Amino acid sequence: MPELPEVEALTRTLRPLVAGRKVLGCRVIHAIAVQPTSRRGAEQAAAAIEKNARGRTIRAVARRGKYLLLLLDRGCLVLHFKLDGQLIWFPTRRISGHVDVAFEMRGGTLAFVDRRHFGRVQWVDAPEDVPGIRKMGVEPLSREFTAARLAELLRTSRRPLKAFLLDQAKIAGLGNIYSNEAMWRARVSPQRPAYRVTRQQARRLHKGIVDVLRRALECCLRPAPDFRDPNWWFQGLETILAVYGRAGEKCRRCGGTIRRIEQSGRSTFWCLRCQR
DNA sequence: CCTGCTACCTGATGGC
DNA sequence: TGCCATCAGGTAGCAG
Repeated sequence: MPELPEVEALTRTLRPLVAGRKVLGCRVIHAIAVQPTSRRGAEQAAAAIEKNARGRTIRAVARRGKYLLLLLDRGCLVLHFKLDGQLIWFPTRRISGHVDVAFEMRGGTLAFVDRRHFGRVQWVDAPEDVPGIRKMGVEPLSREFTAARLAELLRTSRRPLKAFLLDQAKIAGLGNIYSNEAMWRARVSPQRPAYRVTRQQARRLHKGIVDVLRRALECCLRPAPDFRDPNWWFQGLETILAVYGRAGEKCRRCGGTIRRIEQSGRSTFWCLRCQR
């Protein structure tokens, strides 16, 4: 379940490993992992990825929301991990286990792996060609994301706050876990319509979002991702979570009971007593 | 434009 | 123990 902090940690860790390297070969092993996913479309897209990635040099490794971008000297590889996607680095061209897409380079092979086939790889001329990226909202760890900006965005939406926070076109990179945590930190109810979030709550929410993402990013970088270990995944993030997955437990702040409710088909965890 | 619903996948989990 | 049903999650695409 990589959200912004996890993808940012992957990006930073991958950068020194592949930036400046040439993609000697690209193999799409499971076409289901490429976008678009219709049967014919996927095969065409798979061929396009292989053709367009081969021989290109990786100029930069970047992140936009939950997307990881490999900016090539011509075009761009766009990776989305969805729930369980991961990256594995093999020190040779020999790969093993389940691999969906392999990028061969001097010194090793970068593999995109997702047994559940939710994650996607695609090649585009420019990142903005991906609709999800073109519509992407403000980056919450950037300077443009201020309390005033958040308040302004909140005013424009009548949806429940939870749905607002999950909307990537409003704020980039929040998922089910950190949106829950941000609302708990801000003491705001997930059911409150976005436009009814008060000025003061918006200030607290802004701080809650920034703080929880920064804290999670610290955790994600220590220890840093290990692409060489196929079983590696982020550890210890549960310890920074106050509400997510804690239904029935006591609220750390007020002692109330954490509840799990369903909002637009997703789990929301919150404390009815102190989140208003 | 805005909003909400569902399909997409398959490993993990829970019930009997 | 084994089997089956259900769940989890982010996004695209579609309907209203």
